[in-house]
Amino acid sequence: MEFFDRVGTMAIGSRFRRLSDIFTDDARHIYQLYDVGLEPKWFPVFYVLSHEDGGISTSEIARQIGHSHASVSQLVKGMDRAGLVTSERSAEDGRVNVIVLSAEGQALIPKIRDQYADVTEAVQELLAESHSDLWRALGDLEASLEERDLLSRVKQKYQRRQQAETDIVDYSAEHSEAFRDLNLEWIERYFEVEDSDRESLDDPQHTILDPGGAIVMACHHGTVVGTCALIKMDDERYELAKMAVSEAARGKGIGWLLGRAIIERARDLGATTVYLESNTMLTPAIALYRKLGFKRVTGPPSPYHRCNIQMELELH
Amino acid sequence: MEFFDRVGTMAIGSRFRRLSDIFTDDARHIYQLYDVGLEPKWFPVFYVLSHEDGGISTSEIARQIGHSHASVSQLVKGMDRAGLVTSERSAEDGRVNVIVLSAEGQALIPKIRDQYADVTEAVQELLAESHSDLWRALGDLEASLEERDLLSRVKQKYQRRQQAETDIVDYSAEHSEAFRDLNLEWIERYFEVEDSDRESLDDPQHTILDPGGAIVMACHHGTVVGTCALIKMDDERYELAKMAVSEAARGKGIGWLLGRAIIERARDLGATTVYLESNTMLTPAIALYRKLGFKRVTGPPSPYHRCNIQMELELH
DNA sequence: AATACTTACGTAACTACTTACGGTAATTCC
DNA sequence: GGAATTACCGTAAGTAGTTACGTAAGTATT
Repeated sequence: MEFFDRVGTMAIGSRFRRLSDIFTDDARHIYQLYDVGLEPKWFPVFYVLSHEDGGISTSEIARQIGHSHASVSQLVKGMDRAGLVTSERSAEDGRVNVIVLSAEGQALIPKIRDQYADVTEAVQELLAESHSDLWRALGDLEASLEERDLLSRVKQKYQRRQQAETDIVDYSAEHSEAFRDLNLEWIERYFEVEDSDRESLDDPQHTILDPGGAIVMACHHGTVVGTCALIKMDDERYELAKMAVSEAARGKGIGWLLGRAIIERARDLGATTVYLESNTMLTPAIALYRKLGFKRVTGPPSPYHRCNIQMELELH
Repeated sequence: MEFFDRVGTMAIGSRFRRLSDIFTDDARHIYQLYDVGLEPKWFPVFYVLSHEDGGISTSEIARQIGHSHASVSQLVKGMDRAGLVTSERSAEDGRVNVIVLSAEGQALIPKIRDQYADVTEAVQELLAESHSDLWRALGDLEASLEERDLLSRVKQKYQRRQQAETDIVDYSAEHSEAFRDLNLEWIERYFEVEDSDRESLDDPQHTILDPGGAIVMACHHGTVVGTCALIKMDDERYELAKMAVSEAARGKGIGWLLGRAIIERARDLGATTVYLESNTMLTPAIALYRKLGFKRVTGPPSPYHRCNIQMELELH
């Protein structure tokens, strides 16, 4: 199919599907040729059973052949109806269904052997016609996917793209509303707004900037989607606070950009330590802080009720 | 999945299926991430349409993306409902349905572009982690399959195996019944038994062997499954005749074994030419004769009504 | 012009899996 | 020792394709 070369690797799923269909279709005819009473779809289950003398559970078969347990359950039902297997509840554990090849199923093993040998040989030849080692490449692909699936790989590209389209700018008067609303949004969602919140959110100029802090805003395609503040504690210690990203802009890696920017500001201001307080309930936030380099510490209790975790980042 | 290394290449179809499922599943999430109103399964159709300005027919899309026309028909229906395409009967040919991207569909193209770029990049990276070139290997595999599909490759192994289990023996008195029945079986199926048939089938000793001919029988697992005779025409010319293989033993390449054996006999007898008469209706037989090296000739008319083709093989 | 064949298409039913869900048995946690 | 959680399994419904089949339109043949 030249289509796949034209579309490129995006259609890799379709390509596998198509190949699978081709092979499945041929398999049906091959099973017919050898006239063994085994449906092609039963083969993986049959194979596993033929190597397990004492019987084996549904989910263990599923695990071995990489299907869902539901699939195995259905396959076994079919094989049972065909008289190839017997299944009964385990004596030790009443949940498990122990499946064994019946005498009839056992009798199939030598008959399958010829077919197995011939098909294997034919496929080997097919694969040998290629200059690349497909079998190995498939193994490598599966290993790579196991290590990190495609979704998370694409997510990374996505975030990078979104981040490139996001500008981090310094706070100015026109951001005051956005700054307040972004923060109220998440506080109200998870907690109750406290008095100390209102104070700093309503007038960040006096409560944060004037005492020597900083505020940055994230703008995506012209609209403000996130913010983060740095509050001066003393000459060497600053607190990261008021980190907020709008609902719609989550998952774009904007928190990461804000964090990076605010740490940069802290460095510029001569900080040696950035401190923060949060709540373990906010799992994604904690994960972000950890990724930014923050480590958990225990310090004096926070004035905010909602905080149950404190973290710090040492700057050098 | 170590299962596939354990089972070997026989499970290649399952392996493709599994990979396809993995990618399809990830694709669903990726499409969600980019929030384009396009279902993953629509992508191939969408892709083709985005490259065809003037509209394109259902079956042409199917041909390009390698689906069945029915599949495309269903996909287009879905896309139509989603407002992405419009379709109408062609003015020139009332059978064809011309499909074009709607304005809404066109608007999707730039939105898809980012996703396309990111996914392609991610998959490329995934593939690059392997030491073997999977993409190329898949192309090679498809090309090999196009040239000769798996079924016919396996069939070859199957025939070789069956042939190895088949013995070719010389005719002796105890084969007389089998010789007659095997031949009557196919003559009655396709034609009417003629007087000259009965003569030679009832007493092959006098009509074939005594005048200097030969008969061989094919035995598979102890039972006679085929026969072939050589009739002396003169010192240099022999006729291959009475080739018959039992219904149940067809497709095992037994005709080939019989033909080879009888040609060997002809050579031993000092023949320079083997001649035969047949009917073009019997396509598999003609194909076999051709494979054995026979070429079509025109000679004097045959005494058998059913014969409409004559062939010859020169021996050196 | 009537007839037979071919082509394009859509619908229905099937395939080989999946996820979702619910029931039951075993295990863990106070 | 009871409650909550976890594990195992089967059934039902969904998915992305397929084949089978019927219909309508076009083409070739007599």
